Amino acid sequence: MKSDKISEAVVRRLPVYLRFLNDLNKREISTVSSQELGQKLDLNPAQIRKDLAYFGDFGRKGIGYDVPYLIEKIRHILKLDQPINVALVGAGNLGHALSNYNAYLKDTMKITAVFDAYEPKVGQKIHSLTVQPMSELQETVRSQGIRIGIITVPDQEAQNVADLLIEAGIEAILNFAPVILKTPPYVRVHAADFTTDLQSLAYYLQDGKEEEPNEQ
Amino acid sequence: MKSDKISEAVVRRLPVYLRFLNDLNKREISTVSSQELGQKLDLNPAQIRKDLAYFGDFGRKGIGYDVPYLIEKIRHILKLDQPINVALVGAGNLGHALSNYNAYLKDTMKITAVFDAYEPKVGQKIHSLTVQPMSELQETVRSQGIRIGIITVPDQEAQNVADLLIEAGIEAILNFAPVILKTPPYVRVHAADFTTDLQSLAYYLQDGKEEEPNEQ
DNA sequence: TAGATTGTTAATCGATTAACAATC
DNA sequence: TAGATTGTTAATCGATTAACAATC
Repeated sequence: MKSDKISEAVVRRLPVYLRFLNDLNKREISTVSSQELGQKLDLNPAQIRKDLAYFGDFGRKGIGYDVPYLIEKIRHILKLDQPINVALVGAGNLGHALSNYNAYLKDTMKITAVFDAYEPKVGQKIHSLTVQPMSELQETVRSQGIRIGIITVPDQEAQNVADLLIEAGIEAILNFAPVILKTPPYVRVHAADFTTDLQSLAYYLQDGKEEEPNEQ
Repeated sequence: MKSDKISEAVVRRLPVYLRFLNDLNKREISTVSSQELGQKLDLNPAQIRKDLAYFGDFGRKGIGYDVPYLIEKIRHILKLDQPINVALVGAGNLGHALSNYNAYLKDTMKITAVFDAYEPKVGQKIHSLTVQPMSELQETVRSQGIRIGIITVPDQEAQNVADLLIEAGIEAILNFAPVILKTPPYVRVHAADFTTDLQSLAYYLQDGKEEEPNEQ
């Protein structure tokens, strides 16, 4: 068990490993090698071994990795072995979509509160949750021990919401609004901006196809 | 205008530059330096200059970059100066949310068709679009010259949908399903999997807070 | 024992940053 | 001319991959 600084790239691969391992586990496959993992996940086996070795000696030479054991270890590293409450701010279409995944995020991470600034939205039900007004954010975040905030509000409001969340004591933010949030260094922000994704995809389109969509 | 291979990291930053430049433009600010850009976007000015210089000499020494000119250039690089039609497969909550952004993606990129495998969904309206059955995918993609596909179906169906899109001639995929798609090398895939985002965020939470949410 | 596969070191590759001459 | 800022080269930093001894 060593402990250099772990790079973000490594941390971002761990959930991908976990997802696939859970899959194997469901299929009752109990051992997997870095080679197999690499094949399925499109990664270099050496990279996978190295990633895992940052956190401990999880494998067995000549054998591979024990699936349930590795799942347990990665869940621990990612802190998914403890309950983590999440607040969702913005009960629009995207917010609705995300709260759907609550079941899917079975683990121990869970959206436990939804907020919206728009009066008529307040009081509405989203699955088992009731949309709360922004005025209750501070207190709810504290009383529920919420540690992560998801921002799905319009861009102009995103920074304000971020400020509120941070003031309430949130530690990390997943931001779906297409803006760069200014936050103190102790708050981790991940951008989940699909317009950026889509626009960078366009770069990779073949050239030359200068329009010939026959309107049929 | 040089032309090495452009790294993915560079391409992913271009839309971020573009977004901010559009902002400046709206505010009628006509010139910007790499220093200002770097400050606002949390990037190193040298990196910004280098990124842009890959594609040409867009700036002026001692002055900076002309905002409208740089916008035009980046739009061209990203191919956003030509119409790009997009198909959305999966008219669930997430699909709905994304099609909302159609207006926002004002540029020339546009979702022009929505498909769903679930009978009762077919025929429903999403804004100005009508949900079509999967059986029409092939023909619609061809007749509308659709080049990008967005996948918002359940994980088990994602690979099938990808195969269908590719067979229909799509060139790039934005995949919201939490699976690694197997695709031929000429099809570009970007993963937009928010569960992965969220789980990697958990890693950065402070340790030690072993639960004290006072249920109030 | 022979075959397989890890953990890890060293080599490679690539991306970021610093520094500065060119020039507006 | 003096000040500002680019484009670019060189230096640094970091991440990926190859190779292999250790060992199941």
